[in-house]
Amino acid sequence: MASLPHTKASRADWIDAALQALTDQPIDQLKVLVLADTLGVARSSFYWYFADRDELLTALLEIWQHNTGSIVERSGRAASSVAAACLGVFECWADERLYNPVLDLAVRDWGRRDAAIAARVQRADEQRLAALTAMFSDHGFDDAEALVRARLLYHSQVGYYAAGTSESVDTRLAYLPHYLRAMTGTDATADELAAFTTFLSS
Amino acid sequence: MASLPHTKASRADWIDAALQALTDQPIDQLKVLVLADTLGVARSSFYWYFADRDELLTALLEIWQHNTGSIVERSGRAASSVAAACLGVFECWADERLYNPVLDLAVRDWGRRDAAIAARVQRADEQRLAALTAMFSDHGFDDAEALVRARLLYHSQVGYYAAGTSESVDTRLAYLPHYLRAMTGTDATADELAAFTTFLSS
DNA sequence: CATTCTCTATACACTAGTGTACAGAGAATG
DNA sequence: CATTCTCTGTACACTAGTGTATAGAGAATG
Repeated sequence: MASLPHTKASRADWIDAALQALTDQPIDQLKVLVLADTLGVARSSFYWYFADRDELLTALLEIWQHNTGSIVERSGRAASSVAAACLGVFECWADERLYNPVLDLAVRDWGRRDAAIAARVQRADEQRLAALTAMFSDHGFDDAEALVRARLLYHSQVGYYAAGTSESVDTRLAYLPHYLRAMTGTDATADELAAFTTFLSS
Repeated sequence: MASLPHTKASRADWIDAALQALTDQPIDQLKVLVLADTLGVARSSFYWYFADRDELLTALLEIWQHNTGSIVERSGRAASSVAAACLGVFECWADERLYNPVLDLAVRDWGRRDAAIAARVQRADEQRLAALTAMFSDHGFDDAEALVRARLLYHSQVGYYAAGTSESVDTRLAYLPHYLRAMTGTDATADELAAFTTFLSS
């Protein structure tokens, strides 16, 4: 950004503040006014970096695309078992750099009152579910079974965040084998679970 | 309501219009202005029935409570097997009078920008999950296993609607056995599935 | 037919938010 | 040190929405 010393808020600062605000504000309710307050800067400075409010929202939408990319990438990785494959995807839910659940929820929300956004969300959901379905298919599930298990994995994750469940990492780890058993019908090996734990602490 | 012939919009009409509008508008974005337009009535008539916008929202919140009631009631019913028990709960997802998914989503949304609502949503989620967990416990699952399966059932339903999936009844029926198998680890009997189909067409 | 009750319409004051105009302040540069 | 470039602050016009005041219209009732 190469901002001068007297710069109080850079473009990235505005975007960060927006991402932060999404926790309690829906995207299309983001007020330039409020962001300016939290940044301690006059509202008009916003218009130095962005033509208008829409340009900020577009920037957020681009960041949101990463969520889909991560899920698709992880679903496509080779894995020794279906449980290991699922654990690969679960890494997304455990690392904010791979998947930002607050942003995902916010964009989904936004889609409910903007048809253009709804179309993008739907396409993302389809891509994610297709990738997850392929993952289960690769591990020997027939078409309907693979689709249902992909949905169960994906929708339960969406619902988990939508319900605002917040638990410690330890608690989540304790439930993990049970989730895997229900989703895959098999049990993960100790080695597979250990590999996941290692990822978490990296 | 005993409305006179020259009444254009009753209190119930305003509430119905609001419920209808929730499909594309978030609850706290409901505009009296817009509702008046769809009802073909001046905005000020609203204030004959409601003290203010909040009173309408409160009315919606009361209707929303039924959703929790239905889930808790259906989870508590005696059932010959865990699959049958799940099917009893699934009746909620199949009958709008038992469970209104649009309203549920809308209230959940609302909770994301209003702490008081968030608390009510969280309590509802806890009640629903507790009832579902008890259901699985009653059918022999140990504590952790019952909780995880209850979550899987409930969260995947929330996620299913949040993702805006819309399918024909036939398609949903075709996937049903697969969902039951994953959620319960067992298969439903033909009789159990037949009973569910009968409920659908009633 | 005058009155009353229920409901609707017009008009206004008020608020929160957007975007724009324009004047500057601070560092960098000739 | 004058100028230029980057960024900020103040002031304004505009819009969409709420809630209120008040006048009435239509049926029901004495």
